[in-house]
Amino acid sequence: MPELPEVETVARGLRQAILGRRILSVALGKTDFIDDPMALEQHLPGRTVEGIERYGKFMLLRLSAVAGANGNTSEADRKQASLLVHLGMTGQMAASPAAKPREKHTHVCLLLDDGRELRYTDARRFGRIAYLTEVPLEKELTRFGADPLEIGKEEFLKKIHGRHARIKALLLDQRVLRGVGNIYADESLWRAKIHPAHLGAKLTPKQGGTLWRALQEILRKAILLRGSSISDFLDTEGRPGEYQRRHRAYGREGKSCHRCKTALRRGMVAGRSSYFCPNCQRAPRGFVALPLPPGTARLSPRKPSRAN
DNA sequence: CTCGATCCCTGGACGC
DNA sequence: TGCGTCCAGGGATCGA
Repeated sequence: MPELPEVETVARGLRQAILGRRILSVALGKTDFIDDPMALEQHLPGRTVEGIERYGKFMLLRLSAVAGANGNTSEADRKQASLLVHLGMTGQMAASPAAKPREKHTHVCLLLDDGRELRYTDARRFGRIAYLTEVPLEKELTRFGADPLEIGKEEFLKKIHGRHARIKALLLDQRVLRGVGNIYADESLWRAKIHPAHLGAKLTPKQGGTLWRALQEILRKAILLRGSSISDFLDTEGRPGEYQRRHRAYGREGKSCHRCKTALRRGMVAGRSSYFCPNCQRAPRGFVALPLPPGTARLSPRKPSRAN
């Protein structure tokens, strides 16, 4: 599930792979996740990929004006534009030789001027692709909060202080911070010893500062390790990330806390599965964790019994 | 403002 | 082996 580190990984890979390439043609599969599919077909051919940026969990492919645009070209094609890409849950993007068979669920293919195709595959189609000119793009981007890697400590504190929402809901809210998802929210909270259901307003400045630092350290380390691969994330070279090996909370229900050995628990916060240590991360009053499923942690491990 | 519910979608896990 | 069912989850949206 691509969050900030995974998207950053893909953006870097794409920068190496397709910067400066010109788009020759567009082929589309299913288009229900594309804002305006016809806009892609009409306005992408002839443009060069001039830059690739990450914006939260989005990638931004900066495109030149249409090459050879002249008096016969439409006004729109004589201006720069961008392709906004969100990988959703299962989106992948990579360049492949055009002759190579397309993976299942490949829904966008941009033929490039070097004989390769930039391909977008997305089994669940929770992603999003939009062709946007300058003004609509600006409008789109203003909806999002600060980049968690760029935000200063004081600004971070200000954003969560005075909020009555749960801290995890705030971390996940893209209008507060752009790029944090379920994995890195849980990992940061575990590192900072803060329960996900804690109210933002009730964090002490010290806790807030610890969380700010934990979040940045974890995101930076995750980028270095090319993100987390839980089920299907692959970078532009088809390689999984490595950060899942460093997970201390996410997906570790029933497993032993790396700090205190207590069995980690799961609960629902902000409508998402949330993993935490019930000992290190003190729950607010009234919070109920989900019961441990059978067969997870037990104090005295048993061997699985074959027969009766 | 904040919350939960609902929908989108498919693959994987699980039960029989 | 092969069904059916449930679930995950980012984000939009809507009602409480």
